[in-house]
Amino acid sequence: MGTTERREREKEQRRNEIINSAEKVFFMKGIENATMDEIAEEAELSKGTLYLYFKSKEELFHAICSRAGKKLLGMFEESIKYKKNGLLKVKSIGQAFYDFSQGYPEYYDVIKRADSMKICDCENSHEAKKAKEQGEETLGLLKKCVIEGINDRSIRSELDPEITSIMLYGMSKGVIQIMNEVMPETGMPLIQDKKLFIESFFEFAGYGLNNQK
Amino acid sequence: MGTTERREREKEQRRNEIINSAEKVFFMKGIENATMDEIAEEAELSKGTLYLYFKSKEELFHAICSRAGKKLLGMFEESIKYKKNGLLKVKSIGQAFYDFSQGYPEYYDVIKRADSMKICDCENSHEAKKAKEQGEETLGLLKKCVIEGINDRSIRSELDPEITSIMLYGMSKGVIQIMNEVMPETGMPLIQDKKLFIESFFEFAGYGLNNQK
DNA sequence: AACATCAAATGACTAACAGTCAGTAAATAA
DNA sequence: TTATTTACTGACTGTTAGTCATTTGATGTT
Repeated sequence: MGTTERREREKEQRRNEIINSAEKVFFMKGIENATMDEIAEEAELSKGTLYLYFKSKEELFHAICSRAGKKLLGMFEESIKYKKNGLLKVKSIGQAFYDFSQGYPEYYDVIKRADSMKICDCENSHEAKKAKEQGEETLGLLKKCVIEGINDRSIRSELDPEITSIMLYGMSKGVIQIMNEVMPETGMPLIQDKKLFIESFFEFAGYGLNNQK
Repeated sequence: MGTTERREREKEQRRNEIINSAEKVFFMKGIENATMDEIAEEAELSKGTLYLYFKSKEELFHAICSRAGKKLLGMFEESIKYKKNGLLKVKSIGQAFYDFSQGYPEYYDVIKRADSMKICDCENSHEAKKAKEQGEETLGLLKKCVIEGINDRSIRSELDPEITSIMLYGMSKGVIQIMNEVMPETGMPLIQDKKLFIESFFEFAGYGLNNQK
């Protein structure tokens, strides 16, 4: 009798519906200003039910982070397909990160915020741990490409793949973040031509990575 | 009769004492968990008085950001003294940023968090605007050094100083941030040897900046 | 069909906290 | 001494995260 299995499926579905509603409210009102009551209303459930599926508002936030991270990882994986060598793969990951920040600004924002949070709510939050691990996996993909690049001689062999991949990831995050900042008073973006800016960054990073000359 | 002037001075001092107390509580309990009641108690004032000096908890936070930014700018300015050319100055700013993150981790944390906040609470918060403007000034100093480096031929002349300085600042922030992250589960830092890591970064960035060879 | 069992959902309730404001105290001026 | 201005107070309000005793409804049993 597949009752239990069906129950399990339905539960998973409810969970996802709740995350959907949370996304709507979080992105509409901003993370701070969103309330659990609103999310409950959006999900057409009582607040109590929300807490049957998620331990806290923060856990719900981390579930969204996890989705965002999954999307990002997927875009990275997609981007490196059919690329001829490690260096090109590394560059295409950078490009994918930029595309992610522009194509899914809310998801990008969620990841940015999670990154700046104090170290490890992982203790008590299953979702936070999941999101962190996703970050590790993403970093692992980048590292794999750096290693590939060293092996196929497109990337300088003196570089340590571990250090280099973490450095590249950090640099990309920082560059994309500052690119999206706006100036006080005017509210104008710090960078007008984002494409030029990100290309300049790729070129700059190329000097550090590239093997030829 | 200098009563008004003295009053002004005393007011400024109270303000600073409140920020001192807020720092203590914020850093002790974490920014989210700190309460205005605790800060009031620490400052030996009533909560109502706090609100005579600061419009909100957030404004108090931004006042701390402003202090942190001031400290950072000071360290940047100090670090470039007696450096022989633009490239060395740029590098020493990077080093100062690293030193700041290690020497004043709470201030570093405050800046990191402020950076990840949604664009512009500047509208209504005087302190937020002040902190943002400080960021601009800091970036301006870096730009000045890049220009100096281009003029004294220590930095490649093809680089655009505006783009390059923003890029360097973003890269540094990102690299220092990821350097301080910890892994899920174990809680181990992602980077064991921070000095090696930051040196690798300087070397890497050097390839993009350096004029010779 | 009637009843028993169990999981899922509810919403009124509590606690905690940001922010307010009518009232008090203290300093200065008259 | 009295009047006026300024600084401060703390009880109060409104909001929101999180809880839990109770209800609803589905599934299985006789």
